[in-house]
Amino acid sequence: MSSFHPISTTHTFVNVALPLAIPRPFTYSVPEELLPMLQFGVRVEVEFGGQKRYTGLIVDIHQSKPDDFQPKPIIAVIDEMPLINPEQLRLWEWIAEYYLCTLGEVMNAALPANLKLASETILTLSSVFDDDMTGLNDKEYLIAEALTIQGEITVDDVRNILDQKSVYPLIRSMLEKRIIFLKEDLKTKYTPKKVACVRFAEPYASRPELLDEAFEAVARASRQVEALMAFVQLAQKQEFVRRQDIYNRVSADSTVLNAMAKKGIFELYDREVSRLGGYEEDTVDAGNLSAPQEKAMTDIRKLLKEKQTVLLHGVTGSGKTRIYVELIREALGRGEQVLYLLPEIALTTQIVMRLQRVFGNRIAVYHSRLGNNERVEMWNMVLNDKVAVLGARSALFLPYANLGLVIIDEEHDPSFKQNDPNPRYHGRDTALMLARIHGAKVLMGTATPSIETYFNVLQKKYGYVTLNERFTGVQLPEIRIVDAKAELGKKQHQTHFTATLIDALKAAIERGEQAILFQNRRGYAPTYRCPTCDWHSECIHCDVSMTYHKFHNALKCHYCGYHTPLPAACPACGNKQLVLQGFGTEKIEDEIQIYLPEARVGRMDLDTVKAKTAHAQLINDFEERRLDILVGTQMVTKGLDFESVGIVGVLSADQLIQFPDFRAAERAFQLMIQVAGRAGRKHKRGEVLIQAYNTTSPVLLEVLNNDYQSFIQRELQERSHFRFPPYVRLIRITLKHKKAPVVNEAADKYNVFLRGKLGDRVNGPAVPPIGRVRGQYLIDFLIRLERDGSRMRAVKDAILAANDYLAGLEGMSGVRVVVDVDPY
DNA sequence: AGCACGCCGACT
DNA sequence: GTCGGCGTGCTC
Repeated sequence: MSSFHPISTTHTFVNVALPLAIPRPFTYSVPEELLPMLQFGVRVEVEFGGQKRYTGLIVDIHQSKPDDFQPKPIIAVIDEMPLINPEQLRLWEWIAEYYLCTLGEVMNAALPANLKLASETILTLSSVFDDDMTGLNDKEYLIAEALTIQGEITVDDVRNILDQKSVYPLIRSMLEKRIIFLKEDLKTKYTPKKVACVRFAEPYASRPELLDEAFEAVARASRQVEALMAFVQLAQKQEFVRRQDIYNRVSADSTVLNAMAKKGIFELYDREVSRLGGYEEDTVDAGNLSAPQEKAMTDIRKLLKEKQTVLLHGVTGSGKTRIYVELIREALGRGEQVLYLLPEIALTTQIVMRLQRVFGNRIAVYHSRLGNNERVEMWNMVLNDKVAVLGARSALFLPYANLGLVIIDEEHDPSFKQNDPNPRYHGRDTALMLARIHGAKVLMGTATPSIETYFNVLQKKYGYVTLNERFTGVQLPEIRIVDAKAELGKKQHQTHFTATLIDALKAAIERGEQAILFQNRRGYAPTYRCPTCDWHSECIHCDVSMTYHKFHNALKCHYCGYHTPLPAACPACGNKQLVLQGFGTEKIEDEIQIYLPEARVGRMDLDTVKAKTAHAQLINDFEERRLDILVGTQMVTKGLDFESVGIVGVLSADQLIQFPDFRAAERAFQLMIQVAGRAGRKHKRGEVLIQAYNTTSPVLLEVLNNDYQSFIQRELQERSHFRFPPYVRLIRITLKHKKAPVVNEAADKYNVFLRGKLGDRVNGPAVPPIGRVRGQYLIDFLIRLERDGSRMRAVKDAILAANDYLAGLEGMSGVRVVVDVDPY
């Protein structure tokens, strides 16, 4: 008796892409009964490596039987319709090739979790189906029943319960019917948006005839009378009254309403509203284009006829969004799909609502907070419909059928680059390739174009359109450089605020304006050191000093998350007088309270927005004026439109400019211009104060004059001189190992091999500024190559060969090699 | 990426 | 004597 049942495989084979870091698709054979269901782009269930099962995608169907191995049969075909189209596969392949990673890694990033089930995926029951099991078929019932008893089961459990080999098609259908969920879905939470509102307190609320009494009660306070009148008027035409509405109408502020609340007339409360507009704001979008916008539109239309890509260089507040709206409208009118790409963090803000108010359900938002089912819903929507998608990087992977326009907003933003897991792709550059594949047009927008993009403008590769005026006609903010050395010089340890900044903040708050303070470092103080022996607290896993976090009263490593309590005395010499050095957002938040004890201060950095929805909450609080001052890291520079920010303070420009990286000046310029753009948007010219010790840095001067041209010319010269992008392309290769001697030896061998192939294109080996992270010792190489890409293939092949060579050396296979193309 | 196989140290 | 560390190689 044979140990296996015969399987009736055909002469047809399929290449299946699996979401794993294997170099290429694997070939499977096709059983007779599955033959009719085969087509490009559908998912199949396959066995991989003995016990594991994965869903893979059919990327090729052919008749050539492999001769060096026996293909396994595919177990099931999951989809009736293709999940991806050939354009997507082309994009994936381009990413894998350009960024030197595997197709599986791209696929892994590209497919929503619900579309790549694996054996160990955990399923849970939807609460809706807790008790009502009618309407389920036999198999669904069995699974639902098991889930009621056990709470959660894996895909493998399902296989056992049903005692059948193939379960993915069934699971897919149950996910679609929302009978079950993947476990991760439950993590997604949602906090509703809150609006600060006011209503009548009892008895006035239920007895309108007492209104006269209310007026009498406030008769001697004219502001209160005005506020009451405004309230009555507003209450007639809208369901609820925002405090801000009253502040806007009459010269009342929170003190007035608070006083009235104390008198028992009003009650202050926070109302939850839908994020998709529960109330109508001024419909700015509906208005006509301003003359400069009209001109820009004409230019853009004309240039897009000649070129694939146009850069819209517009100062903050010039109404770039208004132009995007117009272009999206036109594209949708032509029946084309639109992708509007934004950095992730900017997506949680006003822009989403603004576009949704214009386009309703014709625009869909795709971002990291979406639940798994919502992702699949969007996937299908894009697959079948003509919609505009507003999304972050990952929205590049949706199955566009008919993409006509790609908008890349905040084009310069470094967070478009994915740095850690493969694929290490750049969202902007990948978007350009996506557009090219689809023959779509691209509009990039920013107030501070990246050097690369502007260089392409100079090379006439991109069209170029500018918008130099603010839409509202309000002037750009007045920028002042504050000499911190002159003001703080000696007393550095007491404060990080110059008197100039404090005075300006005080004045602004007295005028009823808000303020933003920018300090690009989180935590309380970045170093904790002993003044006697110079010991300072270092992370045990990384070569960095640990940052003091007052909130947790602990020292934390920002690279690996390791934390320890604060030592009471110096571990080296016993000194008990340890000092904190430097300052982060936490300290600024603390210190500002000393100068402005009345001010309501909020802080926005990685520590305060970790709780997923906290970011939106903070923005909301600031918007609704429950906060006077917002202290934050670069998060506060991204895509926020606040109406009454009178002043923006940059606490330490030096830190930005002196960063050890060839892009430091570019980053510093962008950050300062961006944060300055938050000041004074609606009615009044804002003010920006930049504190710096070194006030003579050319970048500061260029920021002061908002002089992009000088900045770019000077920067291009430097880049050209030192052979940095945009004049060359860079590939960074990092070797990692937890033993320093091993990585040293590996680097030595790698260096010899690579130089043998590439000669002086190779820079390094060099220990990076932070030589050890998460217990891994690091060594960097930097490869320079021609911008035109002519040598790209040869260089990449050499790198791949070097990786293989290293992996083959005895004792070196444990050395990880990370290749980052266009590292940012 | 996982995972099994295999060869070396520290323990019931 | 075994348990388990991780270095090595393979998965259609």
